[in-house]
Amino acid sequence: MKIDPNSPSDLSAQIAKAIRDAIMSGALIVDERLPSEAELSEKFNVSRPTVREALKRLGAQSLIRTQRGATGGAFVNRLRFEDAYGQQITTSTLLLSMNEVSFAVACEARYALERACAPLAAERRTADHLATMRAEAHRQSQPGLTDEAFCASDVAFHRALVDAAGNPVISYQLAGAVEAMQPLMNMITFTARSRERIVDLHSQIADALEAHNGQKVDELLCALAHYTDELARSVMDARQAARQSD
Amino acid sequence: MKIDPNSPSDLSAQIAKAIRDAIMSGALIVDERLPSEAELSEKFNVSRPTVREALKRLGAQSLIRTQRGATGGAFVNRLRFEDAYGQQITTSTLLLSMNEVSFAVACEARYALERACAPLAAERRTADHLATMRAEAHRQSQPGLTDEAFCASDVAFHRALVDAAGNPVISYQLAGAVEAMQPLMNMITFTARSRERIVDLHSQIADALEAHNGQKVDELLCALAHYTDELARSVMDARQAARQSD
DNA sequence: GCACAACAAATGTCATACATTTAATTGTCT
DNA sequence: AGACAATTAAATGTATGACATTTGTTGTGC
Repeated sequence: MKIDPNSPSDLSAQIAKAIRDAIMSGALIVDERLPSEAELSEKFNVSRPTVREALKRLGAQSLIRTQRGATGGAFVNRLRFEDAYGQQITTSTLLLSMNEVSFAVACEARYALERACAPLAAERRTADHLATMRAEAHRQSQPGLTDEAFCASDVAFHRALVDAAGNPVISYQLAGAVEAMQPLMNMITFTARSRERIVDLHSQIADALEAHNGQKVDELLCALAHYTDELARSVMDARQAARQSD
Repeated sequence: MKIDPNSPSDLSAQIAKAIRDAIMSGALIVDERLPSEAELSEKFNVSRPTVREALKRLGAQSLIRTQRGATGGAFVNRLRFEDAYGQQITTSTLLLSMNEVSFAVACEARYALERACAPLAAERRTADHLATMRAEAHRQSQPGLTDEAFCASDVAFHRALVDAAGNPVISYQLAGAVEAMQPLMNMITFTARSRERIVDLHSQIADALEAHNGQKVDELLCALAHYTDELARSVMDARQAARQSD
């Protein structure tokens, strides 16, 4: 855990890297306390603000947590799946909005990944998952629902489907796909879509899951993907037409 | 972009959140320059070190970059897929090592996601992807190869398969699965595995991709998953036996 | 033995100063 | 006028020292 004293700039980044490497290599274990800021500043030969900047970097990645008070300090944080969800969603959202990802590419990725859950979800879905999905589908059929609420319910529905696969690693990996891309897709297609059609597909998906029919779930997800893609195309075409008539 | 002046603690976290929200809402656009640290400290009524801690947090998430000098400052960073890979891999690695994820769960997730690429990869694979995969398969058959080098080549092979799907969003999402889980699996199974068998499966996968046979690729990935799972089981059993004979 | 006050150790915050980097400006020479 | 060097200004990077706040511990009086 050393830093290069010659390179003048970015000391806090170097210190952060040194500690991060120590955590990832297992030299620092979960819940272990790091030396105090004063001790670290002495150890690395830098000032306390510099050490603090490094610690904040690590905190932003949820690698450490800090506690004030007598027995306080910085502790190696047990990274939980729930903690990682948020970062995953933030990152996915920004990647999509900043990299001119076409709707078709995002849609393809999102449904390809969700389809990977279909067989597992069909096998393992519990009554709870089914109840959640049916409740959301029912909510989506209420006439007074705002578009925002519909979107939120849509996300909750797909989240339940992913969770039904009963694999936390998959749930984590798909957090970005579901919670970042689904709102994006709702935002683009909400003017053209038929809620009725979507609710119908959702209900059928719940039926297929209840029947442990993974093949059918896969087909229905494909249909949903195809419908979404179709909607986006029609919206784009309409925009194109409007632009040309200006 | 305001912070709560009453809550005394965690000012830098609040400031980071305020700026992060501004970026995600689009109030700050890519490459836009934030106010200088001095201006921010005045705006938020905090000291410059506090502002700096907030900026380092954002920097750790690649949301901003900083430049020194006359026209320097903090700029909203265009988050690139390559930047996100690293974070994804770090997070996935730590999640697995800190959460007692069973081998079976990790293996299931990893292959479920990779199988999602199979049909797309079979459709779109280029000569380049095939060449990479064949080169890696050939390297894996060399007798003198260390286990580390075999593992790295294994990762490169699967990476090429994922990239062959031609969808950057999928490539990003699977970075964690391939580059964090594959080494983990190699580490556990390397004592028991038959390299020959793995190389054979890899070659067959390349063949199937060349023939645009997505179904076959899927089957081969299943076989690979099954073999990996089997290996892990036998290793675990051996350890169990060794423990009991102590 | 218990309540309560004092203490100590740690992080959180502030103020100020200086170092360094970098681009723009100015100035000078040809 | 134009090219090149020196100066300047603005920004981040770093250091120092102080104080505020939180929180567990310690000790004292009853």
